[in-house]
Amino acid sequence: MTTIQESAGRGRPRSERAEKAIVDATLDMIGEGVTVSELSIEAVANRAGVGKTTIYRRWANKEDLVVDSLATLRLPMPEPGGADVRADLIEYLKIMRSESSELRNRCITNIALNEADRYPDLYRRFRELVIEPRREAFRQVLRRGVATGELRPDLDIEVAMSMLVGAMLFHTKMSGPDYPVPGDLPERLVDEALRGFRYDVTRNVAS
Amino acid sequence: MTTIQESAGRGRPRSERAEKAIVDATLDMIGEGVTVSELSIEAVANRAGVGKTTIYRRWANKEDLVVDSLATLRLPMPEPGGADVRADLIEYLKIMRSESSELRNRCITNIALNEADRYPDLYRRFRELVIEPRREAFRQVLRRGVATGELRPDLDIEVAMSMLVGAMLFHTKMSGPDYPVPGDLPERLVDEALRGFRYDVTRNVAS
DNA sequence: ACGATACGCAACGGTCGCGTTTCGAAAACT
DNA sequence: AGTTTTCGAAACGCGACCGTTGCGTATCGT
Repeated sequence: MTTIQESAGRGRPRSERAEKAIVDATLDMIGEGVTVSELSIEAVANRAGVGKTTIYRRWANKEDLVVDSLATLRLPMPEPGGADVRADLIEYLKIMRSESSELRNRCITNIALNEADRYPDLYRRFRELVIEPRREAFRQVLRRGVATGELRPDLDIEVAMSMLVGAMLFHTKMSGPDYPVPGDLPERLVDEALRGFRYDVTRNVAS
Repeated sequence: MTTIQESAGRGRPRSERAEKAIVDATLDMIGEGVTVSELSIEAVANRAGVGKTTIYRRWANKEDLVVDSLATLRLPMPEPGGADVRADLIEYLKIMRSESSELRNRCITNIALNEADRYPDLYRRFRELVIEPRREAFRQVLRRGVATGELRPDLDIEVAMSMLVGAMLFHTKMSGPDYPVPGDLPERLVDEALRGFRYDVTRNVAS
């Protein structure tokens, strides 16, 4: 937490309503695609219906405000259902897809993809707080698949993860009216990945 | 070409040196991660060692300048070597990787990933001019593989492409001092994709 | 030579956001 | 009641960039 400490419990307490409004406004704007460098305290204050003073009293600078706001996004990845690897992978990819459509969760990809170069500190904190736990959850699904014998024992976990996650991000980022994301993309991705591209007459047709 | 027409060949001709310097400065800044909305004509002029007038004389607005500058990036994808599908795919992925490291070619991914929401017109023109030809070249490699029998006849071309391209973009975007891109990533990606994740005792070990 | 156009440069008035300060009112404490 | 702190609002001086204009110079065609 990078919030500036309040001095004591003496006077009027800080408004939680105002604080929430500020964080909400920040996240909304980031979700809409506003860059961190473009994000102005003035705009956040207006959108939150709050005086600039109220923001500067709590956060020393814009970066701290953004970090604290993003930290509220740390929703845990749900434990996968566990029927089989295929179902687990599809479940996670579907979560990713839903996140790309919900304004609030677009923040994650917007920050992760756009701000790495310009705000390395912010990016590092964000990565450890939000990105890495998700990657780890995804890795765990794949490792479990190897353990159960569903996946090849020599499977390259990192490469496999980047293929599925990367493809999903690729589609959601490139999507638009001309190129919508197919509804069954998670299933198709997982099936193609599990099966492999190569034509191999010795292999049975996938069920 | 959205450049403003020069009136006639009467007076002093426009300096090609200045024009090149302007475009170069624009592309350099975009490659360095400057957003289109952040890109200021003033900064471009300073960097190019040129008066603002010289820019405004040629382009009506920032967006036109950016479009024309990006249009100079339309380097053709080389014809793939053609030894086999694996070699062709690896070749294209290596091109993508090299583009992520060369400043000038970072423009492509920076624009493609960051500006879609805010500059739909620019994005559409850029996509048709630069992105789509590359996607099509990639698709062709996969289609050829299906035709030669190397790839499954029912392979989902779009999904397959997004897996390879998406994974490559994912790695290059996420890369940094902490998470470098493995040198043999193209090979590993292609091999995992061709082979499939699933453990299948009836299949021979991949060569 | 002469007119026309482009050059780099500097300055214009205007807008926006910065971070700070001041203000009167509101809401907690002793 | 009196003190302390926060509240939203408004204004401050500052700097960046906007798009335009005028300046003296340079470089072309006629």
